[in-house]
Amino acid sequence: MNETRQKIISATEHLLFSHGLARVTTREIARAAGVTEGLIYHHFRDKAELIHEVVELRMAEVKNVLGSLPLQVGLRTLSENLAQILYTLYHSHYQIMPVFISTFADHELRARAREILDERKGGPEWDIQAMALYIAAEQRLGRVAANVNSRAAAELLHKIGIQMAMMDRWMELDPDRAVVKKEIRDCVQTIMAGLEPRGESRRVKTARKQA
Amino acid sequence: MNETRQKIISATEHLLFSHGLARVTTREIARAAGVTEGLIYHHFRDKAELIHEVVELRMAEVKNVLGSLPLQVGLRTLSENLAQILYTLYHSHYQIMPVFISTFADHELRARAREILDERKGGPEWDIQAMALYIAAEQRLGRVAANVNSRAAAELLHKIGIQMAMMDRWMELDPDRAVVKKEIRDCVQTIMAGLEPRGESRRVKTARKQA
Amino acid sequence: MNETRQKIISATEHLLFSHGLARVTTREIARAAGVTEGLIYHHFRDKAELIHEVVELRMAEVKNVLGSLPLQVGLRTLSENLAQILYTLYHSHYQIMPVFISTFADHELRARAREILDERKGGPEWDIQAMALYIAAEQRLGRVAANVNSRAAAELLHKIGIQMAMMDRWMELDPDRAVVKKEIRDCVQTIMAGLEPRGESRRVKTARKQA
Amino acid sequence: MNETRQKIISATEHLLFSHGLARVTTREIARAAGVTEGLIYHHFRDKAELIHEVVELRMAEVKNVLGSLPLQVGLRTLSENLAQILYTLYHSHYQIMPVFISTFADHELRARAREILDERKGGPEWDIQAMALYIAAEQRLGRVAANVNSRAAAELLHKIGIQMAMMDRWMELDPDRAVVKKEIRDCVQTIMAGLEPRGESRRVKTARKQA
DNA sequence: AATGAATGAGCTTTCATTCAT
DNA sequence: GATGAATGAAAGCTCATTCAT
Repeated sequence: MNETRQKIISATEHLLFSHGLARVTTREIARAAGVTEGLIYHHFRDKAELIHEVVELRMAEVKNVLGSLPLQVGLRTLSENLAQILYTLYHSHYQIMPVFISTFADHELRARAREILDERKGGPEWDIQAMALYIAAEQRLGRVAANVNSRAAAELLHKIGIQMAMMDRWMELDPDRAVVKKEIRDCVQTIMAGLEPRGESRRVKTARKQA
Repeated sequence: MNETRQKIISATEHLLFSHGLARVTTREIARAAGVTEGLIYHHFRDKAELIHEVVELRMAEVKNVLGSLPLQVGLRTLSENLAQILYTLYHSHYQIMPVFISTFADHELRARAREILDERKGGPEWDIQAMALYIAAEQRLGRVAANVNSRAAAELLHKIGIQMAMMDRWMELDPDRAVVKKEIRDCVQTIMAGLEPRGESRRVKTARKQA
Repeated sequence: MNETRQKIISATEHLLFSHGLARVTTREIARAAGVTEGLIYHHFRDKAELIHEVVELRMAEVKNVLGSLPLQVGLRTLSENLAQILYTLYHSHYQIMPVFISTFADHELRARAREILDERKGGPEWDIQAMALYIAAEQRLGRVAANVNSRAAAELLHKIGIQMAMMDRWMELDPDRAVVKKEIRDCVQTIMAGLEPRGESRRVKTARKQA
Repeated sequence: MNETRQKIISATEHLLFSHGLARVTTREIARAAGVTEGLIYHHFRDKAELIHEVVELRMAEVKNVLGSLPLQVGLRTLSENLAQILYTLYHSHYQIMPVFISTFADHELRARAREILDERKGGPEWDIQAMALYIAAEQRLGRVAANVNSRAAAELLHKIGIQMAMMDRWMELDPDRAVVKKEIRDCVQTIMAGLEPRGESRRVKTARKQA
C-alpha cells in the first residue's frame, strides 16, 4: 500500500529541511528512504510531482493553526492570550518554514503552494480571521480599545509570528530556547500599550485624527 | 579589469532574482553577462566564490538603510515618521529578498551571510538600533509613552517591515502597489494606539506594572 | 489460456504499426493490451520472444498472397490480371510493412524473419513462383511473348509491388487512394509494351542479341 | 573546428548502419567517436539534432545520383544504358538504406527527411526526371517505342533500383556480388522487350487501346 | 493465472570545471 | 585577459525484468 509513498515523502521533506530544495536529488531521496531510485518513479510521475506532494501535505497542514487554541475570550489576561497566539503562530511556522522557503526556488512550485492555501478553508487567511474575531470579541467586552482595527491588529500579529520563525530558521536557532518567550512577551507588551503617550501627555502629541 | 567582474556579478544577481539559486548555472551567467563560461573562472575561483561575492555585496548593502532617512525627531507626526521608517525597511528588504532567500538553499552560504552582517557596522542590528534611538528620542520629547521599551518597539517594526517584503515577494506582488501605503498606515496606527483601552477603562484591564 | 497471449500479441503488433520497434515498451504493451506488465512475462519468456512471435505471425501470413487470386489464365485481359496481381502484392505488403521494417532494427530479429520465410511453403518465393507460373501459362496460350523470361518478369512485378507499399508507408499515404490504381495501370502498360520499338522501327534500334 | 562534429556524425552514421536507430546510444556514439558523451552535447543540442543531421547529410547526398552518369543518348545499346542506370540507382540506395530505414523508427525524423528531399533540387524526383528525359530523348531517336510513357518508365526503374537495394540490405548480401549484374540484365531485358507478344501474335492479344 | 511493487542497469542530459590556444 | 572545446561526474528518468502475494 502507500507505506512506501509515505517513506519517500518523509525522506524528501527531511532532506528539504536539511539541504534545501536545490540539493535534494532523487538519489539522495532514494537512499534516505531506503528504496531504489526507480521505485520513486513507480509512485510519482516525476520529481516535481513528489516535491509538489510534499509541499501540498505540509502546506495543507498549516490549516487553521489557531483553531486548536483555547482562546478563552474574557478569561486570563489579554496579554497572556496574545502571547499564546504568537507562540503558536511562531511554532507552526517554524515547522513549515523549510518547505515554505523551498517554494521560493521554483516559480511553479510557489504558484501551486499559493493555490493550495487559497483553496483550503484554512491557511494564513483563516488564522488572521480567527485572530481578528478573537480581538473583536475582547473589544466588545471592553478588554480591547474600541478604536482598534481588529483586522489590522490580527495581520500585525501574523506578520510577527512568521517573521520570528523565519529569522530563527535563518539563524539556525532552536525554536524552544527560553529567550523566545521573553521576546514574545516584550512584543505583546509593546502592542498592548502602544507607542502613544496616555493621559495628559496626550495633548502634547501631534493630532492624528485622520492619520 | 574589474568591469568584467562587475558584469558577471550583476548578471548572477539578476538571475538570482528571477530564477532562484537552484536554477542559476554558469552557462546562464555567462550568457547573461555576455562573456564565456571560461572567463568566469579567470575572475572567480569557482561558482561558490562568485555566489558568495554576490551575497556579500548585497548583504553589505543592507547597511544602515535608515541612515538615509531624514527622521526629524519631534517634527512632523510620529505616525508619519513611523510610516516612513516602515516603508523604507519594506522597500530595501524587498530588494535583497531574493539574495536573502538564496542563502537558505546552502548551509555555508547562510553562515557566511550571517558573518557578513555581524562584521559590518550596519546590517539589521544597526537599523534596529537606529529605530530604537529615534523612539527613545521621541520618548524624551514626550511624543512616545514613557513606559515603552524602545528596543522592543524597534524590533517589532523591523520584523513587520521584513515580513511585508517577504510576503510580497512570495505573492509576486509589485512593491509599489498603492495598497502597501494603506497597509503600512493601518499597521502604524495599531502600533501607535495599542490594544489596551484608554481612559477609565484602564482600571478594567489587568495590571501590567512589571510585565 | 491463450486469449491473453493473443491480446498481448495484437497490442504489440498494433504498437509496432504506429510507433516503430524502438518506441514499443513493455509498459505500453501492457497498457494497450489491458493487462499488467508482469503478466506479459507469464506468457512470454522475455520481450524478445514476444516480438519474435509477432514477427513470426505476420511473416507467416505473407504466405501465398496470390493463392487467393482467381487468376484466370487466358481470361480477361492480361493487363487486367497483372494489375490485379500488382494491387494484391501492394496491399498485402502495405499491411506487413511495419513489421518488416521493424526487423531492420534488430539483427537477430531479421535473421529469424528470414528463416521463417524460408521454412514456410509460402512467402515471397512462393508468390514469385505463382506469378512466374501464371506468366508461363499465358505464354503457352500466346498471350505473353515467347521470349519472355517468366521468372524475371515475376521478380520484376514482385519488386514493384513491395516498393510501392514501402514508399506509401514512408510517405504516410493511404493505401486506398485513387491514384494507386492509375499508377498500377501505367506501370502495367509499360511492362506490357516494353521499351523497344515494334514493327519496322525495330531495324533502327541497336541489336541486342546478347543483352 | 568542426572536425569533432564530423567525427561524431560519422560514428553515429556508422552505428546506424550496424545497429539500427533503436540501439544507437549516446554512450556508444561517444565511444565510437573517441570523445566524451558531454562533448556531443557541446556540438549538438540533443540526440535528436545529431540524428537529424546525420539523416540530413545522407539524404542530401541522394541528390542527383544520375547526374554523374554519362548517359550517352543514342550511343551504346539502350540496354547497356538502362543497366548502368539501374546499377547506379541500386548502389547509391544501398548506401543510404540504413539511414532511410532509420527514418521509419521515428515519425518526426521521417517527416524531416521528406522535407529535405522536397527542398533540394535533387532527391528521387530529380532522378526520375533525369531518367524520363533520357528515355524521351531516346524516344525521339526512335530507340524507344513512341507509345512509351517516359515518366512511367522512369518511375518503374526507380522502384526497381530501390527495392533491389532494400532487399539486399535485408538479406545482408554484399552489393557487389556478381549475381547483381545478372539480375539487372534480366530485369532490363524484360522491360525492354515487354510482355506482349510481337508481330503476328499481336492480333491474338486482347485489345488494350484504352488500358 | 494474475498483480503490481520493486529492482538495477543504463539512458539522455546538464553542469561545474579545466586547459590549450 | 579571453576563448570555447573538452571533460567527467552526477542528475533525472526509463525500462526490461523479477518476485512475493
